[in-house]
Amino acid sequence: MSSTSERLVESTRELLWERGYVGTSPKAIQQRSGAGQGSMYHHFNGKHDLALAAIRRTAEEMRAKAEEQFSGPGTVLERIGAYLLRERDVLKGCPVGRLTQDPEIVADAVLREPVDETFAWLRGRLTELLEEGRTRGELAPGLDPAATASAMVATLQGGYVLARAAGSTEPFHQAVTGILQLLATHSTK
Amino acid sequence: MSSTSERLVESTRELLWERGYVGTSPKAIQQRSGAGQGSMYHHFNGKHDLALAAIRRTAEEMRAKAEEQFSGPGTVLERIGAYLLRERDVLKGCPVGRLTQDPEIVADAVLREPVDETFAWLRGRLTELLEEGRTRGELAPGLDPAATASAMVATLQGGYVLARAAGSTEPFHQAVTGILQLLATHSTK
DNA sequence: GTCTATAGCATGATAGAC
DNA sequence: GTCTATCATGCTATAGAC
Repeated sequence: MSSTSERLVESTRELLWERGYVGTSPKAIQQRSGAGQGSMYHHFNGKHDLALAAIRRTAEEMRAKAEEQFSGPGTVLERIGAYLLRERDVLKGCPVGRLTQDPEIVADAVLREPVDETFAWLRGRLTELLEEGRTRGELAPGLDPAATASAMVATLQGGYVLARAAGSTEPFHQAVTGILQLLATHSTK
Repeated sequence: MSSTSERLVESTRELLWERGYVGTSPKAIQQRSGAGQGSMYHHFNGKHDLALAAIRRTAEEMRAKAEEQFSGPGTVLERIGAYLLRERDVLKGCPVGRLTQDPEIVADAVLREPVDETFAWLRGRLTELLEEGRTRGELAPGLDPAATASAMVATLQGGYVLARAAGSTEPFHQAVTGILQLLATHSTK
């Protein structure tokens, strides 16, 4: 199952992660995938079309990976901790969050849609988990689920920014540790 | 005081903010600044040189703006609140954090240095403030200053990401509210 | 499906006149 | 200091042969 079309999408996914939409050329995609010019334009209408397929797949994959931790075993706090502390390629950054810095993606409703949807889902899912924690008596009632959920997703995304600025994973881990410590304060266990 | 050199740097700052290093061409800089090709290459050695001047100025400006709130009046919590809630052009994102998504900036030690320095300073300065809060008895001793400081800077940076993904400032404000509420838990006042 | 050829324009920079 | 001319290369896509 390593069709040309498949290799084109995978190469585009890698390049979007590494260089963004503006920084990725059709030529680079062709070279990385081993597909020729004619081949690429046979399977896809162009850079935009290919990027859309790549972004949709990356977004879907990210949601699936997160749901693994969210629906795993343990208390709400343990599941959130498992998600935040999951192994990540920190210096590469988030393949979805990265796209929000691309002017041509943000300006294009079609390309932005899967990015928007992913973070909306992520914030919503974490809000649900925090509400579940409160209902179960694991978390203090004073906690604001929606605001806390957004702060956690933002901490992850910003942690990548700090790590890439420093050329080190250290600030990422500090940030994640920080938000988890603050959250732990609200644990009733 | 609107010399050609000055206008070139200012135009580069704007374009780096809007489109990043990879997405900014010398031609675009010339057009925005109103300077000709020869003029640009007379004042600067090229795109790299111009970008360095622009990034250094943006970084300096960002530190100065933050220090306004940090050294302002009020308790530590109030000053941190003033910083986090300061008016910002949320949908434009952070002009410094944005650069961490640029492959050619992260790969270039010279261009990355001012970005690195800015966030190192910001995290350090917030760590100091939180330590001061503990010393003064304004904040609970259980708080981890370094981790909390990193989480706060990350929340801001990630807040921009979420806002740009959503095309709305709402997630940014949720995230900032969330981290402030968590921090307020540790207030002893 | 894949190939090569070609197009029109942009990139990033240099050269040398004024 | 600023201008125009020029350069080799790259971008994104289309055309049409195989």
